[in-house]
Amino acid sequence: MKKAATIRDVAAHAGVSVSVVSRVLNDTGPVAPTKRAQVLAAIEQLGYRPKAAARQLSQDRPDTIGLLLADLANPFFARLADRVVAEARSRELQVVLMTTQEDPHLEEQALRTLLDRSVGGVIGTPTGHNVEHWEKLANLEMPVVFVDRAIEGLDQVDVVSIENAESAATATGHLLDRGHRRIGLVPGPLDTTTGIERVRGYERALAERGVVRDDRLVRPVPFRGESGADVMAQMLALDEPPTAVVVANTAQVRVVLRMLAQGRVSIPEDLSVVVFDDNPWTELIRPPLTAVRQPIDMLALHSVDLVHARMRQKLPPGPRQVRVAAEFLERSSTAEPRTG
Amino acid sequence: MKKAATIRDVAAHAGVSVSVVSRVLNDTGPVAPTKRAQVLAAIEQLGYRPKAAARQLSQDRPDTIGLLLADLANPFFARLADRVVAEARSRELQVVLMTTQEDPHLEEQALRTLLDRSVGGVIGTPTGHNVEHWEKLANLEMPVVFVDRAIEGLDQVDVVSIENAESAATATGHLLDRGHRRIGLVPGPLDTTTGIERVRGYERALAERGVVRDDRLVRPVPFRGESGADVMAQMLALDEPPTAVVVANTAQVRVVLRMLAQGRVSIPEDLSVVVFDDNPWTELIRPPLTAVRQPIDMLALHSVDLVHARMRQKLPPGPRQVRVAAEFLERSSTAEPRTG
DNA sequence: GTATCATGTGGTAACGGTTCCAGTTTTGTA
DNA sequence: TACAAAACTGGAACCGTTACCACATGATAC
Repeated sequence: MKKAATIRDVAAHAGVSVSVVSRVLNDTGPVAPTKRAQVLAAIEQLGYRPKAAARQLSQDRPDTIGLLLADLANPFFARLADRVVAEARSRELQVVLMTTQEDPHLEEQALRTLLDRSVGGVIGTPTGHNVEHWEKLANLEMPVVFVDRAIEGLDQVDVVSIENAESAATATGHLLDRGHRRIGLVPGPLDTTTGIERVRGYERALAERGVVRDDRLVRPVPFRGESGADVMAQMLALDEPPTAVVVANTAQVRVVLRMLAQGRVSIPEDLSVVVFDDNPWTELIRPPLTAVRQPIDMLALHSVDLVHARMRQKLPPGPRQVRVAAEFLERSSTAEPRTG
Repeated sequence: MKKAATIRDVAAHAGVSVSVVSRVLNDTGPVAPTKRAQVLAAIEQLGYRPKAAARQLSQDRPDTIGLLLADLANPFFARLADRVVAEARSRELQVVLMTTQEDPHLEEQALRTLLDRSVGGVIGTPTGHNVEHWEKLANLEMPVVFVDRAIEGLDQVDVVSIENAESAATATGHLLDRGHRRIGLVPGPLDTTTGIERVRGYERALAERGVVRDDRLVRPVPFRGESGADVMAQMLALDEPPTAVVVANTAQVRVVLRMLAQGRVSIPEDLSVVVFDDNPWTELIRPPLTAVRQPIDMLALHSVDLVHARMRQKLPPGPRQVRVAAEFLERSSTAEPRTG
């Protein structure tokens, strides 16, 4: 790579000192109109672009945030990434992307790297482990925002998520109102708030209608892997199988659906299905799925907003919790249970 | 953010000079075993991590690559991003992510930023415009790798893509062999190599079997937007509509499928369909789609390999073209044309 | 016993910016 | 017209690291 022009080259070319150039660059301090013009001309002529690394080194706050997502192959996170990148751009922030693949070890490694790069903040979907590492980051006063999920007990970081309990309650209620009494639930792991809250909402809906909860119908599964298919199969093999299921683990939706398709389970005749996370493919599936749509753009907006504000120290110290409402979309995968 | 330990702190703490610390850090030059141990201990104790910005400033080659993708909401690019990040990690490279949304203006802006950040290289899916900007990057001797698509005429950059012509020929041949004679083609824009090559393959298959090409059945559409639906509708409205279609614009597959679903076109009875790009959702759709599967992991592997090698100057100057074979997957969306 | 050599070691100039500070102008006001 | 205040300017220290160089050593070869 050829060596690019430095600020000193510009200064020399414009016949001023580096201080002046720096000042026109950052609009920090006074500069005479004529000199400003000269500098601008020199910059243009030399094609000068200030070097991010150098700038960062001399006490400027970093303009980069880390985005640590579970798994980009999952459309939910992919679209989240898309929106985060867009929001970041509009605030002139760069995004360094990393993925955990739901692996605590990879997550730890990523956290370490993020620290090295001295990013200005991190937006992430924690695996649920590595509590102490996240804590360390936060204690270093690096802005951390959890999005979509959080870690129970780690309450010094900001969290942006949907109203999980309410959404689960709505989904469950919808099925109950249609006459279902045995409703399966496949939530995320119970060491993440997502899992806990969705179970809570499910239970509330049941309780409100006086339906007794059957433990065998609530089967939390890790975000990663194929276990969604297994627990689904197990539920269907029960003496009294569920007539409906809420798949409340965003990451496992696909796996569960595949299992149902392979198992020749007719939807909604044999089983009513509600899934968390709507995406463009949902409507291409037969039948179109009743879904809880997470407003991904809102999640992205608030996450970026939060880190950005923290980086600029524009926010009072206490942790913030932003919850956005999710939309319940009734399509054709839910119906009344088969009688008899 | 509290100030972190610097290399000088470590040096002081270990009772050596900074040079020694730097040497054990990078394994560049001799260090006595005892001192090395002391330094390591000091590092451990102080929780010291070298600062990436400072390191980069003093002539170390950057350890960051830019990934400039079209659109993360598209599963193809999302999975590509996923693999690229993974491959990069295994080479200790960081990835700065940007998206163009297929907008040349955003692309230009992104290229500019990438230059500032002085990333060590760029992997990208060009929109087809901004030729001169890409050229500038390449001329600055910054490693640039186009993946999936390239720009016709810009042949100083490396390209990693699938065997587009062959794949299109296979897909078309498959339909021809089943008796189809009027086969629609929806390729990408003709200022990208992807579009051109896929048309070429389509034409070759036709020619080999002595079928005359009908211009009205080849309808290139931009990657972005909804035009895929329009051209599909137009084709179906012809006096002699096609009995089969090859959707060879990866980005428009979803749009076209949605249009067909809404238009109550039965697949494969009314229309046989082959799509470019297979993804996990394809098999959940009724009927499962016959598809050309792009080996995304291979695309990622070679792209990262190439930039990495270029960054380390491990490659002779000339541009490299890597083409990987795509897999043709016959499923249930193709059949013989309806007779009469 | 001296010349040669590999091995350790520390000092210090870069790298490319920002920022503080002390000067020098210009402007404003009495 | 004098003098304080404001506007402008450039010098130089600094950010945290690497790389080069000069200088000790102690060992080996003649």
